[in-house]
Amino acid sequence: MATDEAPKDEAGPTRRGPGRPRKNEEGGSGSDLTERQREILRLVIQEFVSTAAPVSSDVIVNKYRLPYSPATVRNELAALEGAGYITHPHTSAGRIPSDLGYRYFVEHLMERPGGLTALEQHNIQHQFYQIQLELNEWLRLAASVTARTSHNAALVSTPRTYDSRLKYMQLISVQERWALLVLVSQDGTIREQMITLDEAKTQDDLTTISNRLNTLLTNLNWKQMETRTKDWPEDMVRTVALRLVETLKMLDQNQAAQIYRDGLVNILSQPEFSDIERVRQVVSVIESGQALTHIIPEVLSSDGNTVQVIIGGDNRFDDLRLLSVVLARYGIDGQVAGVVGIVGPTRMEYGRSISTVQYISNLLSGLMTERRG
Amino acid sequence: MATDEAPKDEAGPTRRGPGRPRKNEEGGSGSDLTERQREILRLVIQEFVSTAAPVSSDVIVNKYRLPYSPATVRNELAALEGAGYITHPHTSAGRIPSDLGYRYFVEHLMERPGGLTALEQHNIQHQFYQIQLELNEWLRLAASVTARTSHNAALVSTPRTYDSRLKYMQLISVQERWALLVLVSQDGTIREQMITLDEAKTQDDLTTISNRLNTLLTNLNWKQMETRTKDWPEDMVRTVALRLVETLKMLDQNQAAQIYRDGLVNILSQPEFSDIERVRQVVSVIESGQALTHIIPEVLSSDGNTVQVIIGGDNRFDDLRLLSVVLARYGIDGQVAGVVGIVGPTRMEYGRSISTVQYISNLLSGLMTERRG
DNA sequence: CTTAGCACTCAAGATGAGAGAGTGCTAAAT
DNA sequence: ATTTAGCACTCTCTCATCTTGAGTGCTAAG
Repeated sequence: MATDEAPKDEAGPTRRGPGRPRKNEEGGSGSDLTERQREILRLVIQEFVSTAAPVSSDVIVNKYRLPYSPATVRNELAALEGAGYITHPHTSAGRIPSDLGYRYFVEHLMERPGGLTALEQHNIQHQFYQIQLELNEWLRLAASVTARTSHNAALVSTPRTYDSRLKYMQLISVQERWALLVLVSQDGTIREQMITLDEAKTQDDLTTISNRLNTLLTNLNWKQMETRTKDWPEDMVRTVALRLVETLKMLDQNQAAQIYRDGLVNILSQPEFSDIERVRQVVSVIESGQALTHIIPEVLSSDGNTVQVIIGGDNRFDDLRLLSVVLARYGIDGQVAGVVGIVGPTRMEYGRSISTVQYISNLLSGLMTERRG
Repeated sequence: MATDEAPKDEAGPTRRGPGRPRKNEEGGSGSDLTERQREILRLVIQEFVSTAAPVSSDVIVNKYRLPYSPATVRNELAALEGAGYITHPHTSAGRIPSDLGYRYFVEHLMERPGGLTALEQHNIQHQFYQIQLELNEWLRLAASVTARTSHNAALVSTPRTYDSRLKYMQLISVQERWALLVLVSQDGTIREQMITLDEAKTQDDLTTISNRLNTLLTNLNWKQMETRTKDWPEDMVRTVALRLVETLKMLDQNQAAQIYRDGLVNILSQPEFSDIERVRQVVSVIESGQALTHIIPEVLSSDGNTVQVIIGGDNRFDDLRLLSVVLARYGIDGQVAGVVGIVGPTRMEYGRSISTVQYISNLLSGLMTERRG
């Protein structure tokens, strides 16, 4: 699905809002822009995204062979600036898009988001079917592929589940008083826990306990398990059951979620990060980012499958002022959900980023569905 | 063990080589330096490490109240430069240590490596006993603690084993034709593998197979398993056994080894990385480092428990020219082994780095021994 | 062997001129 | 009423020049 090579000749064709008036300027974020202004804004962004240099009226006119003179374009640029969509580093510089401008672009101006070519899609799929059917390997690969495809940094979170149920558990004797609890949930997630025992147990003892628990608790989620075990006697069986409850709960709440990251280097080679101070900030956001751990649960609990785009932190995340984040959910509705994301400078190819996270998240969802059957 | 507060007043007391002649200069790496030269070299390094600025003769004399005049020191500096231990960014600058100088320092001049204070040790231990008894959590924590303690980037590799033996395995039905193979080795490592089945099997079928394999193969390593299963009939049982062999082999060869990293930000705040080009290089070395994956197996297969210090790549790793790596092995002799490392600029507090990796690796080794009993 | 004295070198910062890019405005053209 | 040519104006960037100060290296005296 989704071919490439968006037609660049026609104006901004897709998602154009309905009847738009001809008011010329002011109005803040009111989005009433002339058709021509929209076109020019699109070009400014397109040009700036690819060159990283402020865009002048001349460049727009000449490079894109517009039927207006630079002067006309200048007037329009002034209008766009008045409306807050672009800015001016200084008097004699060209224009650069503001966060608001990018937002408008993403919401109204983006041509059909530049999808991945068939070849790219094929190569990516190939890689996924290359490796063993292991969730974590998939996620790691997803991060790496996303980074490479988008030329930005990528992140993939391990999924949370919504209703984990016990499929199988086993206690394994490690030492006289320590046992390893291995838990497999219905969706194939494995968790291990070390348990200290009050009294020494042999492997046979442990197997007996495991068997009993498997018979009693299979296919229950943590809540059911909790009520079921409430009035069990205070013995080893119950202790283990409580650990099971605990662990399933953790899975459902996305505790212990890991984040796979990759491609940090990609965004450091962007020209906006020629300033060390920024680099440091970016690295720290990505390495140990508070912001990201706030955003991910938000995306997970949002509804709809739309890709979310957070531009320059959207005034909510100070650490992200210089960055944009494009996120998609993957998983199986109502059962498991994780996040695939791209982090890069606000000057980013939003179209491509969006199609990339879309493609990868769909791929992951597909793989997971397939695997669970 | 290992207290702190190395006495800084006395000259370089520890590890002093035996009778050393009074030859004054030349001789390349021949290590015959005057006592005074050694002292001065030590001061140059100490000063440079803490200030990051080229060290002048004046500073040395005044700051450390040496009983010589700056001119004398200048002569000695010239000698040290001739011998290759220090250099000159340009004529009118002070001296900076060369990689050779650092090497000499680490090998002969370092005062008792500045150990961690009792408080630090206590805090670190506390953190480890805080968390669940999970190997991977320990390793992640080790990376984070090492980074924070050393103020550099840290890495911790998941351990390879030398003689993994099967403790317990179980097949779990996921779909009609897919099963999850969970393998627990004697040291408590867990691996999961998805297996596709030629024909549909119920969970009961799978359990029967598992039980048989457990009886037949428990406590075998992969080689034994291979010979044992050689002439089994070509059935499902054998297929699974082969996967077991494969997996144990992987464990022994440190395939699928992960590396936990942390603290990248720390080294970016060092003044030597005010140049973007360097930052990029460093980030790419640490994020996807070829060099590191070469070094780690080397350290693992080296003998002795000494901490290894690689300074500026030691002419073997080009990518590491600007960096030094301090590595220690952890694990249990002849059974499991992983690596704890610190990566930072060549201008690094080697003493502290060495004690840190030593301490952390001992701690990990202890935890592992304890856990396995 | 040590050290005072001094010339010499070089980086780093300040200053200023010149060029070029690009705007914003005004007034004419359509 | 919109478009556009023309032009003054602003600001950054680059380059060259100058100055300053740090720190050396050498020489000759202690």
